[in-house]
Parts: sequence; structure tokens; C-alpha cells
Amino acid sequence: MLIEFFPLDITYKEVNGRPIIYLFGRTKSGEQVCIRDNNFRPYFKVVCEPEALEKIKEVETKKNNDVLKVTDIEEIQTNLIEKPTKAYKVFTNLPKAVPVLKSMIRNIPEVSGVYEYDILFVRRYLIDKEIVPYSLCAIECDQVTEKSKVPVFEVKSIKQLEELPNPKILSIDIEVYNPLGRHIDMDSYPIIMIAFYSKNYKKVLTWKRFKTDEKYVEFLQSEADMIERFKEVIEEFKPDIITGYNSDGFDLPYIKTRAKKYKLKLDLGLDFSELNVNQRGDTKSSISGIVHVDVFKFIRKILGRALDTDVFTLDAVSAELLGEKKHDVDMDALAEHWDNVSDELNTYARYNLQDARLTYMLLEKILPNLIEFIKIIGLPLFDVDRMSFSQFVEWYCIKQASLSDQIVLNKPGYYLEQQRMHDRIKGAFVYEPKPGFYDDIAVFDFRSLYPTIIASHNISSGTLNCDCCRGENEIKTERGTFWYCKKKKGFLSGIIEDLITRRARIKEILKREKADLLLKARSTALKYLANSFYGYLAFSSARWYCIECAESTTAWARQYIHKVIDAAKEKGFTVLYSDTDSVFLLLKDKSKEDALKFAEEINKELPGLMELEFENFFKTGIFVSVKHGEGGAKKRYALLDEKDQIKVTGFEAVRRNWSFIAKEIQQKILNILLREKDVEKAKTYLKEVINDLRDHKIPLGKVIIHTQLVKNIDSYESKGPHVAAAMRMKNKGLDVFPGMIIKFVVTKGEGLIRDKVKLPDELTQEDYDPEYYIKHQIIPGVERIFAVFDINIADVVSKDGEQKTLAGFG
DNA sequence: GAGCATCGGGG
DNA sequence: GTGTACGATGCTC
Repeated sequence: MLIEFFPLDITYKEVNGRPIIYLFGRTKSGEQVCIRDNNFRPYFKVVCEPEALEKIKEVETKKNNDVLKVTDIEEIQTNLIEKPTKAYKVFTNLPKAVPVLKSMIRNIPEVSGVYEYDILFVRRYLIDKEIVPYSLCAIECDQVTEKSKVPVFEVKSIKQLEELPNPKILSIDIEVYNPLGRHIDMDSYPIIMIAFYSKNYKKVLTWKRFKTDEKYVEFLQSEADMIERFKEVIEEFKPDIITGYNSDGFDLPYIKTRAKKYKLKLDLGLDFSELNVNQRGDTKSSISGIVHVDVFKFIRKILGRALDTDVFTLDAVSAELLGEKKHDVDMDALAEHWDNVSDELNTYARYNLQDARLTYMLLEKILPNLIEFIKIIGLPLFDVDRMSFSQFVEWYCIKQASLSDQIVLNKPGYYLEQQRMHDRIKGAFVYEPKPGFYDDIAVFDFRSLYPTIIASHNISSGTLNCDCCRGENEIKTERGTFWYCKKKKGFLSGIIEDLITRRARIKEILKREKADLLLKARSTALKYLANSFYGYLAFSSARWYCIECAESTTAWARQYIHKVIDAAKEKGFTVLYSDTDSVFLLLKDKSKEDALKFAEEINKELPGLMELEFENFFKTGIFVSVKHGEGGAKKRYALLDEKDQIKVTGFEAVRRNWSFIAKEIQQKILNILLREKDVEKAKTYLKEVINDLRDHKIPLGKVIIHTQLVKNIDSYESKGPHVAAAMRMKNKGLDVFPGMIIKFVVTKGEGLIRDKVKLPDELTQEDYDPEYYIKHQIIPGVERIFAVFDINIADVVSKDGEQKTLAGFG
């Protein structure tokens, strides 16, 4: 019979000494099924003299009652580091035989190399069969009998079609009893609530009865009953995907720990296997047949880079991606309410559900990105959700290697990896700006500089220093002169070129169809992948590590940016600043059109896919020095564009341990200078705020300083102000722990600062010390901005007779 | 300042 | 499970 189904999860089992592959998923008509394949055999690759084959055939060993042996050898024509090579596929009886037998075979003298012995069996299956998870497959199969929650079919043939519409997603979140504030102890403290959320589905389970009007609250008799019910809910709902926020390391392990305590079997898997928590390395929790997606993992590792937030809490991430926050409840009081069986618990049930709801909506938002990575990389959702950028590059290369007959290179051993970690690469070129105030700035940058260099110069480990092209396509670097073949396309450079051109085509379509979310996600995925290649080449544990390739890439980048700078100078522009892939030009007597024409001329001379792009014009800009005195600052400037938007880079304005008033003053002064070019007004404003501070007209909330307590307060050698504040909190009986943000205010008085620290609720607006704030918060934030106009900040802020104590501060 | 240790998210 | 994250930050010597 023919079944069309979307494979979501893949696993394998050993039955009677043979491995069987199981694909779980949903059919087009919506039925959950399992497809079984017992015709796929584990193998790895060997490069050797033909004389070795007799010895390889006989390799055999025993391990825990299993015979591990070579079952077959097949000769293949392939490529090693892009050179034609004869190799052998060595098949074994079991997947676990591979690592054992490869070690034995590597020791045979006629064997020069063993490869592809650590590509997980199920991943090997997907690559070789060219199956893309999440996408519709047409399968010729027969139904078979096997213990399972869903029907099982035996595969005859598989063909790839389209992707799964509307997967059933169930979001979960737990609340636990936690009397000691932050401390988490799965063995001692019970789960008190479990929330579920999906489209048209809400439920909160709990096991103490409180007053509520919410129909979604379901009361159970005990924690054990609640966990049993948790299992039932999942079995009734039949989700394709279960999701949570940090559920890999918190919710699911917690549930498993509690279930174990009550000796409950959590056989959630469609094959009746138990919820699996893998504690080694980064904790992973899985259920066979149902894909567990931890939203936090993907956000932190992949999407987080593109977010403004610097913490990846559910609250911060939801606020940025969804424009919605968690409910504001006092978590420290939850344990007490639970003990007293207070009706306040209803507020916590609502809070619990909201967390599950936010997680659900976040998954809906990021799923298109995940799906695009699945399609590009070809690995299951579970794997893609937990991968890093370097793993994306690596697995994409592994898939491409299989398609273009390249042997997958081995991971470095510990020693080689340590060695590689000492390899240093000369980085980007920075043209330091002269501190100052400037008018009419044009900014240009190279579009995807490193990827386009790799593609255009054919940079790849197999094209490096070829025999045929010495003296051509050559680059001088810190570790020698390298050249790259001009006749044959490289493996890595070919992959990058393909990624760049595919993305360019998608961007063309997006110009017409702006709202296509999947296309947008695909464009993003291709961009992330291409941009990760340079880092991958220099990543010490990469299979395709190539320090010469990485070194050549930055060397060419420096060469190109120099070329642009020289050409700009020749055309009469003043180069203000340049960093890595961008140049800032002063227009002076030139027009914008002149600047655009200049870029056009540069582009005529650039090879391949490289392009210098116009970024923006800025009406005004301030470049500030980092050090005192002369010398420009790297990456510390503020610009005003033609739409009157201010772009600030590198100022500490966003630092958490600054008071609000310090940030506010810095921003306002930049505003006045850039928009009104009025230094006197900025000075007057500063004087006014300082007078307000001295008159205690600034509200207390604006002078609170936030600093993170990084360790236990007893282990601080030097007692900084925030430690002093933490000690005050502890003395008041408040919970103090490493990692928490301490809020404090510095008050008037004699002696050390730490003796003048008070907690915000201990004082009034009259108590803070204006001079402390002026000296330690206001001045450091604006001093260098005023220095650009040759203004000594001390003159502006000084009280009579105190000038000298302020001079040169910072 | 190199080298080592811890942390993140979660209640 | 054909395994053992990773990059940033802070502390110590």
C-alpha cells in the first residue's frame, strides 16, 4: 500500500542482532503512524591498499554478549579533500560495532585512514535516503504487527514530497514548591501546578483545592495523581510537538524526577518508551515519536543574536518578540500560599497558564525558522532545535559531501584541538576616527564580506595551493602566501556560492511578495549559514577546519577595504572611519550623487559576488575618544540620519549598573548636539540637571544603581557598594543569592562609599548624595562627549572651590 | 593577563 | 547512543 506521511521523529532499535529504523509522524489524513525499515545497514569508510581487505573482512570482536563484525565491503569511487580517491564502505552488523571496529581497522598497516564512523545511525539514514524531516514522503509499505500506540508499517520505498501543515503543538509549564527563593531541589520539593496550552486548549492541573472561576483549573488528589493525569492529557491530545521554555533542563527532568519518587511509569513514547532525560553535557529531554522542542535552546543559540535583549528569560524574549509579558506575581510568596491553601493560588494558576501560552506563541513564531533549517540541513526538528551555528555549517557540509562524493573529514582528537586553539588569525582592519563633530557623512559597506570573499576567491581546503595556479589568485598573509585554484571549484567555496546565490534569488522574490513568512525565514536561514562559514573555518573542533583559508579571508578583506579607502581619498573624499567591512566618508563639498557614483565605480572592479553597498547618509555625527586625550575611539559614535533617527554605537548608555539619570543625561545631550548642534544648550541642560540633583529634585527612582551580585557575599574580598547593600538586605532577613540584581542608593555622609550605601526603601529623596552621582555617574557618561568640543566638564559642573577635585576625573 | 571555573534558563 | 555544548564573564595566581 501507499502511505503519504510527514516524518517528525526518528529512532532505531536492535532486534535479533539487526538494527531497525523507526520513523514517526502524521499522515496527510491526520493519523499518527510509525514506519519501520529493517534494510538499512551501518557502515563507515576506509581508505587503504587492496591487500588490507582480507584482514578487514576478518575483523571481529565481542562486547557484552554481542558479536561485533564486518558483514560486507563495497568499493566506491569518491574524493578526499577534493581529490579523486578509491575507498571502501565497510558494513557492520550493528551501529555500535562501528566505533569499536574502526579502531581495530585503523591499526592495520595498509590502512591509511578511517572516516565517517561518528555520523549517528539515524542521521546517516536521513542523509543517504535524502529524506527531509517535516516534509511529506510517499512510502510504499505493508502494515505489520508490533506493540505500539500507533499503527506500524514496513517500508518498501520512500519518496520526498511537501511539508506538514498545522502540526498539533502542546505547550507545557510547571510551577514548583520553592520555600528558599531561587534554590531548586527536584528531590525535595513537589510540583504544584502543570499548565497546558494549545490552539483552543487550556488546562492547569494542581492538587490543592482553592477558589476559582476558571474552568481550565483541574484539581487532583495528590502530586502523584497530577503526574498520572499529565501523562493522560498528552495521550489524549496526541501532539506532534511538545514545547516548553527551558523544558530540556527543567520542566521535563523535574516531572521525571517526581514520577520516579512515586514509582510512576512515564511511558509517553509512541513505542511505550519512557520520557528520556539525557544529563550528559547539555541536558536533553526526549519522547520517542513526539518532538520535544525547547524554545529557549533555539532562541539562545541561534535567534538570540538578532535580538536586542541581552538576557533570554521568557519575560524578556516574549516582550521583544510578542510584545507581551509574563504576569507579574510575587514568586517568593508562592510556597507560603501553597502551605496556607490560600485563594491567592488562583493568581498563580493564571500565571502558570500565561507562561505556557507565551511559550506556545513563541514556538509559532520561530517554527518557520526551524522548518527552514530542517529543509536546508536535512536533520529532524529535535536536533535542529538544539544545534549551534558551527553544527549547522558542519551538518550542511556533511549532507553536501554525500551529494557530491566527498569523504566527510574526521573531528580532531583532543590533542589536535588543543593545538588549534593556539592558532591566532590576524583580524579586521580598523581606521580609527579622529574624535570630533561632523556634518554630512556617507556610509558604505560590503554586503556579506567574508562569505563573498570565500566564494569569489574559491577558498577551500581542496583548492589551497594547487599545483596548477601558483602566482594567480594569491594572497599574502601573516602565516605565508597562499593561492587558490582557478580551474576547479572548491567544495567549501562552492557551497557558500550556492548559499549566496540562492538567497539572492529569494530576495528578488521577496521584493514582490513582502509578506511571505516562510521565504523570509529561508532567506534568514541561508544568511546565517553563509555568515557562519568563516567562523567555522577557524573553529578548533571543526571537521573542515582550515586556518589558511580563514587567514586568507581576513587578509583579502583588509586588502579590499584598503582599496576602497585609497580610492575614496583619490576622489577627494575624507575618510572618517572604517571597521572591517564599512567606510564612513565625509562629503564636504561633494554631493550624495558623487558618493553613489564612487561606489558604482568600485563595484565595476570587484570580482564575483562581491559588492560595496550604500548604507545611509547621516546629517550629523559625533565620534568620541576611548582614552583620554588624543586617539580616536573604535566603535563609539552617535549619528543622526535623514529621517531624524539617532543611531548610537558603543556608548555605555545601556549599562545596567548605571543609574537611570546617568543614561538619561547622556541620551539627551547627544540629542541636543546632533539635532540642534547647540553646545551651549547642552551645557545649560547639564547644569540644570546637576542643580536639580543638588536640590534633590530628581526622584529617588532615577538614582537607584543596579549591580549583579556574582558570588556569595561572604566570599567577597573587597566589599564593593553592591555587596554592602546585599549585606543590609540579608540583615533584614531578605533572601540574598549569587546572580541576583542588587538595587541601592548612595547617601550623604562621611567615610567610605560602602558605608553610605542604603536600600531604596530605606530612604527619601532628600537622602541621596548628589556629589557622588555627579562624580561617578554623570561625568563619566558625558565627559568625552564634551571633550570633543574642547570643553572641560569640570568647569561646567563645579561647585565653587571644588573644581580641582573634579578635574581629570575618569 | 593567562588559565581556570562558573553560568545560562527554570521557581 | 556510530555520544559528551559553548561562549561570555569573573576570579585567582
